[in-house]
Amino acid sequence: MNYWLMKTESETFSWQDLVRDGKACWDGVRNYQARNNIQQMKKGDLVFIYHSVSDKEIVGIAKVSREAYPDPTIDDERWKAVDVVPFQALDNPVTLAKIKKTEGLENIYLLKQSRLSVMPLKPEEFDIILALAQNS
DNA sequence: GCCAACGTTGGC
DNA sequence: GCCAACGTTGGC
Repeated sequence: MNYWLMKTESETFSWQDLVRDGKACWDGVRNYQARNNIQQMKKGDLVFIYHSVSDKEIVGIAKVSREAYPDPTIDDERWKAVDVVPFQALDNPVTLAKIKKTEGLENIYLLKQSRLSVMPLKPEEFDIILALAQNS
């Protein structure tokens, strides 16, 4: 089991949209590093969904339901998409400010490489964020 | 192969 | 709205 974090602007596509639709094709990724991460996703992997720019918080957990396949929005084999389904909403969204202040999260890509849109999380990082979502 | 110019992302 | 960081493009 691997853990991931994916970013989206809620004005474009939000966690609420994912819940409403019951499923989403995560397409449109045009960055090689993000693409490489997408290709390593396995069915059943859990993915934090982060709303960038306006909300700046992690709002839910999705689950990979279909592994990488050619991005249907472009006629170019280089780019891949995955399908995800909603898994669990967070009781308390975990804000970027909170993440920055939390011990054990100082090295996550969200802080280190703020423009990467699909990133891996270590299991311990996933656990820390999950605990924040349940306690704070 | 280098690097300047440009476009985009995303935090502030 | 601004701007730093970063990725991509294209001329040389």
